Amino acid sequence: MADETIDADADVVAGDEAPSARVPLDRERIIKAAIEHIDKAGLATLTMRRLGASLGVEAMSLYRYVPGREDLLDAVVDHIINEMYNDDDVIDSPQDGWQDFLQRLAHGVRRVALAHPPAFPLVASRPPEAPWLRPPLRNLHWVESFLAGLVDEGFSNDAAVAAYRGFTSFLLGHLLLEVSTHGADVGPLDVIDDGSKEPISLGRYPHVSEMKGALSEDHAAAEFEESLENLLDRLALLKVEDSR
Amino acid sequence: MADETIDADADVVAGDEAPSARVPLDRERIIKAAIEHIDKAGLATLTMRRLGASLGVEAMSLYRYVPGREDLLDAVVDHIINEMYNDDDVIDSPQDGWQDFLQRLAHGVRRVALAHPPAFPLVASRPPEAPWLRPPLRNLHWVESFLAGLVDEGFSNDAAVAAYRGFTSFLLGHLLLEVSTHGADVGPLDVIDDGSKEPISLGRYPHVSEMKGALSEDHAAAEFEESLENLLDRLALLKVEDSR
DNA sequence: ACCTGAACACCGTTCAAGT
DNA sequence: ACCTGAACACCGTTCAAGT
Repeated sequence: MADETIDADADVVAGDEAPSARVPLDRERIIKAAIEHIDKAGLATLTMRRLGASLGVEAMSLYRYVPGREDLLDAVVDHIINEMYNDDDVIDSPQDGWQDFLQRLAHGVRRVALAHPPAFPLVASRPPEAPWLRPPLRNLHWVESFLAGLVDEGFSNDAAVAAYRGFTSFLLGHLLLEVSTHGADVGPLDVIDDGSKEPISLGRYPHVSEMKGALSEDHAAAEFEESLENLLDRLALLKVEDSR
Repeated sequence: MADETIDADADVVAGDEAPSARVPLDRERIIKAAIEHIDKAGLATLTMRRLGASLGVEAMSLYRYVPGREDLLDAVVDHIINEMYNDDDVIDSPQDGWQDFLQRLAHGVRRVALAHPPAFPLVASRPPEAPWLRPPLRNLHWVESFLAGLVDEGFSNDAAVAAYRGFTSFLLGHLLLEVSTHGADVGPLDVIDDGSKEPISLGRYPHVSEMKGALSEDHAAAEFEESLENLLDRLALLKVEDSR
């Protein structure tokens, strides 16, 4: 019954992969390969031809599974956001109050962003398909969870909507800046830094020059916590104000 | 003495432009044409060849004035931010306190963003050249003004730096979302909406469905004001805390 | 001094054809 | 059923050549 008999065709090449019929390729594998490429080499170098090559296939084959490059990028965004489904710290509805619920969601999005610094700007800036899909929470499942969770916890509809707006713009601002500091975008090409871009002269900018050190320090994590706390305080106000 | 004598060469074409030697092209004109194109037709359709054509010239001519497409986009970002120099409501140093100063600066950036919805994502997401040039305030002049202004008004260096961080991430989150709602990016191509993208079914998302109306309302201006007020309050705290 | 023609090494995408 | 070769209409960029 074992179908794993020794290959009859005696190709002696060591490490020879499957006989010749490769695993047939599928949408998921393509999207994953695209994300991997973006994270490693940047969006600018992601071409259909290179992506095909990385999967052992000609570019044309990809079109069986993906309508085109732009749609592939949309799929990438979707896939990245959906990684939160596998994050056990992110929950679907409040268990210890709405503040804990939103804390978990915010940190979940942050973890996803930090897992893919060069890909996150895509999540942040592809034009949203609808006004209720604000970046970076571009997924109906999570928007529904968000609104349902808050309403469950006593927010009026209007307060929940206002909270959603505040929450997304907080996340977008913080995470895009954090990720771009971590060297996102990887620029036009894998540029080897030959030092040709001489460090900008700060002569005429004494304050920048003096605070250069402080400005270069990375306090992203602490700032995120602090701003998130502040946001939650604001949302708490919003909740009681609206039900007044 | 009048050099404006009637053309000797009797080209009779009505509205004939200059004899044949056009205004010789320059960097500024190229950058302006690029911004115009992006605002009208989106970044995706901006090619060196089309840009050349819009200036009555072959693509190759552009390379006399601009090192390449990527550098052109950097120049576009710079030019857009510099439009604030011509905004009389934006001032270089505080006159009625730091809060008024920052209010003016924030509104100045917002006006620039709203003047170029499809170009603003560029300002927001091109990778910064240095940690002290955080989007969307990507210009040493304004960063220097910001820091100098706050220090002048009694902020410690550290408080000024923290304020700068908060200010930029506030602007980035709000403006990117506001602008993307205004239909930024214009997508891959001037897509004629043939309605082929059927409106996403909201069946499984009852809360989204119910709040769809509220979620589609545009309160960007009011939210901006409110969040800005809140930010300024936070910065005021930061100021006294740090000097304690 | 300023612009261009021709060329190079790429792109995304289509489609008839191969296995 | 799945993949590819060849082709089309583009790209960005270089460089020798034109005026």
